[in-house]
Amino acid sequence: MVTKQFTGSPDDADLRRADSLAREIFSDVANKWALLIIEALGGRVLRFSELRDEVEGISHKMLTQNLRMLEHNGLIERTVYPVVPPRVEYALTEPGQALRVTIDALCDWTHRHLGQIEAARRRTDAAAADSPDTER
Amino acid sequence: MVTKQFTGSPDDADLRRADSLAREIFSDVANKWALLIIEALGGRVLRFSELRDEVEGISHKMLTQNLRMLEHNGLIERTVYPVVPPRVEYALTEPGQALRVTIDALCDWTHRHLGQIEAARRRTDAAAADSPDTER
DNA sequence: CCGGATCCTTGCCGATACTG
DNA sequence: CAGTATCGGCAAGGATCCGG
Repeated sequence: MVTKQFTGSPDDADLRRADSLAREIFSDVANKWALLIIEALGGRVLRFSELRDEVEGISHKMLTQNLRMLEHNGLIERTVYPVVPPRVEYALTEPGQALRVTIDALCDWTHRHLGQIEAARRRTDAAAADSPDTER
Repeated sequence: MVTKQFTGSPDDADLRRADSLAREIFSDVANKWALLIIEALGGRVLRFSELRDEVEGISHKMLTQNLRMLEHNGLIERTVYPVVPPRVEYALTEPGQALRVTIDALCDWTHRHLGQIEAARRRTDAAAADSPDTER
């Protein structure tokens, strides 16, 4: 679990601090765009505009915003080439790579359970169409 | 990756449909509360109020909302006991359990990299305090 | 090409009150 | 105890313009 129990041990102040930090990081990382960006980067080095094409559906603003956040957490590295027009490249750092592995697992899970989930949806949708007293 | 390239093969309509579904599921699942709820459930069977206590910080509304969503996707099972006062229990289904494993990995990652991330933050924060021309 | 800043819309989410 | 419905504030996020 991310959240630990409060045991009342001597230096639990440290524990709670680390805990809230974990929560914060978790919240940063557990968001759609961040995950998609990391997955899009993979082991590659991509420019800003390339990333925008890769992620598909992300807006200019969300991309920069998340890139800043990821850089701030040390998950990606940003390299600026002082040329004109500007060239900026993004790549995963080591922690970023490690995170990507777990995100890959998440993607695998999604694909492996597509069928089951689709079926479950049809079931609950059908149930919703029956039960309501507003039948007919 | 969740998003596949458009290759122009025969029945790519199916592929794109499955793809958009994957995206949708990914968006459902890649949200803070859903992840925390699944992690809180673990292998256990919990009542609504127990879940609310476990998740810490979640509101009544967000909890029900996400529980409905997770049930709709077949990741959790909802059992209602027709007693008074009402007793409703939630548990992970098999797909839910599988997902939990990958979420565990995410939690592990968070804890293992707490230090590196904290360090990275201090570095970029320090850099932000230097560079601005608004120095002093 | 990159990205900051601004405006404006949308919907998220919390608080509250009410049913079974 | 569990769940729905409604309202309101506020922040997320899209579109656009400008500046390096």
